[in-house]
Amino acid sequence: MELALTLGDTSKPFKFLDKTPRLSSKDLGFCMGLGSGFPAATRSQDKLGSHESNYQDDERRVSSDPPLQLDLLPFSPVPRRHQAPSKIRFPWLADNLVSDPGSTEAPGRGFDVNRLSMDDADEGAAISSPNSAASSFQMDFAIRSGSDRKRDLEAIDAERASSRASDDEENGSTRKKLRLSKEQSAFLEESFKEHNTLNPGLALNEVSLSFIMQKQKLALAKQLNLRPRQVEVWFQNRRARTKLKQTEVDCEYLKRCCETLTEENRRLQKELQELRALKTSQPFYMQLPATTLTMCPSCERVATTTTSSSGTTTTTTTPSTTTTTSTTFSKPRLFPLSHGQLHPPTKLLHGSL
DNA sequence: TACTATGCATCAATTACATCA
DNA sequence: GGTGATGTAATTGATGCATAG
Repeated sequence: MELALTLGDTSKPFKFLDKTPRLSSKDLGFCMGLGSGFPAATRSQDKLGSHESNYQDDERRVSSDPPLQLDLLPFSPVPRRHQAPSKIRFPWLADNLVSDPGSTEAPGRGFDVNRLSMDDADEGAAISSPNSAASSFQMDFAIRSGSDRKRDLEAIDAERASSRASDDEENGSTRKKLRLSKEQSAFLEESFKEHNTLNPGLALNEVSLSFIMQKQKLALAKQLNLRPRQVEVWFQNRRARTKLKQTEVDCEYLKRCCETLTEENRRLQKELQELRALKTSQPFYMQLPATTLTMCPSCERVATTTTSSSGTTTTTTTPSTTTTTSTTFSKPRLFPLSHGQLHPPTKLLHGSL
C-alpha cells in the first residue's frame, strides 16, 4: 500500500495518483492517496529496516492496483463524483474534526474503544489491506485553514508540555510499572496491525509528518488514558517482540534446513558406499571406459557420461534408483533450470568404474 | 554553502516490576 | 508464603535525520 500525503499543496501530485481524477485548484488543501504497493508479508513481518529504505523500495515498485485518493478537504455539500470510494477517518484526529455532514456523529467525538468491534474492523479491512497505512478504524480526516492547523500544533505543544510535566512527576518517585488493561492492549494491538510505527514511514514533508505522528500518539494516549510516552514505549516494545518472534521463526527454519541437508548428505554417503560395493562385486565394469556419473539435483536423474577410447562421448540419462527425500521447504531450489537446459549437476561420482 | 546545535524518532540492550506456576 | 521463570513496561545510550541559526 502506498500512501501519499500532502498538506496544502497538491501541485506536485504523487506519481501513483496520476490516474486519479484531479481536484480543482480551489480544492487544494489536504490530499491523501492510497494505493496498494506494500507487500503484505514484508510489511507485517516487519523487517525493521530503515523507513527510508522501505519507502525507497516501495517507491520503485509499480502498483497495478487502482489508487485510492482521499479528499481530505472541508466537506463539500455536494458529494464529488471522484471522491474516494471509501472515506477513511483518522481517529487520532477525531477531536479536531470538521463534522461529516453525512454523519450523525457529533464532531470531535473521538473513537470509542467499544466501537472498534468486528464491524469497524471488517469495514476497515474491506478498504485496505491488513498492512496498509490506512487504519482499519474509520478515519475521518479534514484539514482546515492554516490558523486551525496552527492551533492543532499549539495543542500538541501543550500536550507535550503536560506530558513532560507528568513524566517529571513520576521521575520523582520510584519507577512504578503499570499493567495495561486488556482493552488498552487490544486497542494498541489493532493500531499496531495497521502500521507498526507511530510514524507512517511515508514521504511526508516534515511538518505534516510531525503533525500526523504527534496526533496519532496523542490521540491514542488520550483515548486510552495513557501518557504519550507510554504509547511510544508500547510501540517500541511491540516492535521488539515482533522482531524477536521473527528471529525465532528464522532460526527454526534454518534448523530444519540443516537437518534436511544432514539427512541428504547421509543418504548420498550411503549411496556412494553402495556404488563402491557394486564396483568391487562386479569387476566386469572395470573394463568399461571412464565414466562420469552425475545427478541432476532437481529431477534426481543420473546421467552417465562415457568417454570411449576413440574420444567420442555419449551421455545417457536414467532415473535415480534412490528414493527422494521429501523437502518441506518452500524456498526456491538452487537449480531452477528446467530439465532440458544445461545446468551444473551435482557431481555424484567421477571416475572410472 | 558548510558547519554546528537542537529536537525528535528509532533501535538495541538492559533493568525493574508484576504475575504465575 | 517464598521463589524462580516469564512477560512486559520502562530506561538508557547510540544513531540518524531534518531544521534553524
